Amino acid sequence: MASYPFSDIEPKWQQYWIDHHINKVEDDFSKPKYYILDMFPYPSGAGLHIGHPEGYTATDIIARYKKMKGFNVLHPMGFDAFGLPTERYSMVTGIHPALATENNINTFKRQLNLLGLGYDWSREVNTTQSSYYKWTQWMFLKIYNSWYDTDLQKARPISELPIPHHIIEPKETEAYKDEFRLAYTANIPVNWCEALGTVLANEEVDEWKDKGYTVERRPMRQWMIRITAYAQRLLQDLEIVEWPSSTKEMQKHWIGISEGAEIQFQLAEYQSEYITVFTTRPDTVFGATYIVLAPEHPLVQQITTDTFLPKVQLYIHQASTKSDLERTELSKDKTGVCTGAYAVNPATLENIPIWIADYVLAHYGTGAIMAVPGHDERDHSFAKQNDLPCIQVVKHSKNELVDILHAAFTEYGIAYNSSNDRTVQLNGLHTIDAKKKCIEWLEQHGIGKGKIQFRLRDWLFSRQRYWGEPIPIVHFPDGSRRSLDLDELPLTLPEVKEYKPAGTGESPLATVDSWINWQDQKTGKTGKLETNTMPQWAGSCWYYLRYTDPHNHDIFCSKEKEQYWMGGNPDSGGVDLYVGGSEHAVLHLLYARFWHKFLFDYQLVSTKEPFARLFHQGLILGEDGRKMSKSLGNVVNPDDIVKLYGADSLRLFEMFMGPLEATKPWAAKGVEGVNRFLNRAWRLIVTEDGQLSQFIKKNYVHNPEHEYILHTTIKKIGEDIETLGFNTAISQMMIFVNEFTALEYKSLEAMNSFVRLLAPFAPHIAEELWSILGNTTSIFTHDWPLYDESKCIQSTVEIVVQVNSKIKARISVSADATEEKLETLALAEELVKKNLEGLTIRKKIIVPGKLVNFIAN
RNA sequence: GCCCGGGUGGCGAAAUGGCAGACGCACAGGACUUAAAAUCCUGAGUAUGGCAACGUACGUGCGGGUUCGAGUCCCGCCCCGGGCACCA
Repeated sequence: MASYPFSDIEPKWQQYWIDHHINKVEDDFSKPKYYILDMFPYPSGAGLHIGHPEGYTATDIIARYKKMKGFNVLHPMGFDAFGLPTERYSMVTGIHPALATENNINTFKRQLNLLGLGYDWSREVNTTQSSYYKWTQWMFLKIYNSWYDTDLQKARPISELPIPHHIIEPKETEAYKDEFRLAYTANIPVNWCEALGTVLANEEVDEWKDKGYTVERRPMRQWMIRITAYAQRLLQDLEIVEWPSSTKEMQKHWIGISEGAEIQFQLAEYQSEYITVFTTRPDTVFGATYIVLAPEHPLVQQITTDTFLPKVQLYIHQASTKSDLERTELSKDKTGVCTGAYAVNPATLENIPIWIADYVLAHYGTGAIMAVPGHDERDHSFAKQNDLPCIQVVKHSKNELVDILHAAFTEYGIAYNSSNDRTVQLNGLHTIDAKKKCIEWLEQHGIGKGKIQFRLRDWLFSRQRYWGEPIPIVHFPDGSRRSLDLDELPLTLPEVKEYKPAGTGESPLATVDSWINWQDQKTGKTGKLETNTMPQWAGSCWYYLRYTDPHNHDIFCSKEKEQYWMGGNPDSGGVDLYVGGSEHAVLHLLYARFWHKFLFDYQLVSTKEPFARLFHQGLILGEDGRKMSKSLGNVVNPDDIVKLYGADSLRLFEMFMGPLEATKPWAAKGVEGVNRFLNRAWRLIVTEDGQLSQFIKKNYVHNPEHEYILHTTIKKIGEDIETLGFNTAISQMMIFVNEFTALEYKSLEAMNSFVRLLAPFAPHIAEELWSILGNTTSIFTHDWPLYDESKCIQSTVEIVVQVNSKIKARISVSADATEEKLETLALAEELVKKNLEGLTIRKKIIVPGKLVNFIAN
């Protein structure tokens, strides 16, 4: 028996959908909306892999289902096309990245269409098109031209920044503003390779090191975005989104709030200078026996005494050549050197030595710590290695013995050894109260303050690359600069012949004189354009907004369309469902949330959060249970599967493999299984010669048992789609087909219902069956079938009879049987009688519709 | 080390505290066929008793607990996957 003709059906209906604009999305504000979104792909040269259709099919099913339920559904697709792989390809081949990107996108679109995914391509977004990145640039400049008002907890125009009265000079005013801008430049260590004359991305570092190149961390001027200003809100608003708890946890940890205090330690030699440290345990200040600065700390050079200078300088150099990983890998052996300088412990008033060590991170807190070896594990091991004093200042709260010379005691307890008549008395206080009292004392004496510290760092926003959005800022010889206005955007990339970096640490753009030399129309001055470009993250921070109004020339999207599609409610709105891999759990999702909140501050979007509900599809492994990779030879190509079994089978199998969120191995035989199911569904309706089966009768009445199957199938599939339980939905369809295949006659109505249930999953075969059943318009223009709740209840049910909780019999009774009736019937069973012989029934548990349990002894 | 997931037949997996293993793959037997493929029907957790109908014991990583009843809830442990990792 031949398979159903999928290779004829699939292209036919794909063409029909185009011709009849079935996937066209209208901005019909009268209908309820549903916005469902896939994380848009990076169009790599390799084309679609088997993992892509997993998430895309899931969203396609929901989109088609919601449409049949009467929603106006937005389910768009586009391409995140700026990025390093394309640029590297261009370096090797000389093919322009724009051309390579176009080719790759065409391949992707061809493959996506092959799968029957119902995207409205008229809304396609491509981050590399100037009509798109015009707005990425505009938004960046809006960030640049803003400051964060901590009182109002929102971004405001930089022009509204209060300038202190003593600042009068325009230059000083600008410098002051620059300190507050949400996008700013700073000298930040980057991965610099001298031999290559370029900055490397983190993922490139190992590759070049393996080839024998030296990569060092060197500070260079970089663009930063002050995402840390939003830390509190990014943390708080996780409460209002329906996301996987693991993803929320990861974001919480990434933002990393910790409460403590900043404390100033005066230098023993220079009374006017002090070192500020951050600590979460201000209550242990009496135990601070030395200070440690990060090697990069700005005071190091100044305070180091002549005797110690050579050693210190050597250490700083060594630390700079270590990667972050190398620094942490050596965590067991903490290295560090003494500076020869001393600071005054503000509580004990004793002089304590100042060291530098790379176990203290320059970028966290103040880059300096007070070391309390008695009550911090890291300080303890460092003190041990360097023979630094260790004293106990916290006792166990239940007076258990604590040996701080053996190991640090990090738990909360009672302050001890922590009073000084000339400073502060903490003795006897519980850690929580001691912290409070210590902070009060610090604040009263102006030597410190309570502080909430976040782990989150500002966002390194510049890249020294060609294939990214240019940063539209002009630098003038007098040191001033100007951001371009909307009417000067987009600032497009110039044509270049070479994609190699300039060799100076600047991007290839620096070599294009005609581009960087800017004759400024608005000021009449000449200047140079910024040569840094934006990171790939930039374009993906707001693409979901562009889909709502993709061709708008005047604004990135109109207010009306944004409000309609995003829902308009600040606390609950956003994309209704966002589906993508968990590899983006932190960075992309955090950057996009930040970007969205910034736009929210200017009322450019109506919701606090961009994505109301989030779901991560799982990874598909190779048949051998390992990650698919070319080198392992276990890669499955979707095109091959479509050729062999059709797109509907591929879609169905990817959904049937297991729960959407699970990591699961590919199984070639499994595709055959679902293909068999589709053939059975086909034969349920169609004869050998392609005609409607004569066993399908209009108005044919099924017995209650089959009515029950039909209606529970409708019910279950609807519920399963809502919860993304596609594997069990497909099981239910299989049960339906198995049961109805066994029947001689089938009602036309039942078949019409079933085919509509199948349609979101396997749209091509469903359209064909729908038309064979005599329908003349696309199945997707029809409503989702309704079920009759009364028919989802079985008239007779099987009841389990237990004696002492062990199953002894099964009885078939009418569903509404009373407890008395159940008991009588249960007791009548032979095996039940036998097992109860000689025993007294102590207790009866009767659960109608489920079981009868006799407890006897 | 810390924070999340997860552990159920030969395999992918199902199961509001109430019949463990639905559905599918693979397998075995049968029908159709000259034959094979395809298709259709039947069977099957493991062990065990019985010619058989059927029965018995055990069974959801391991050990305990709650409950008439636990894959599901609680406590402790082991293993696998993911994330973070000197964040003071």
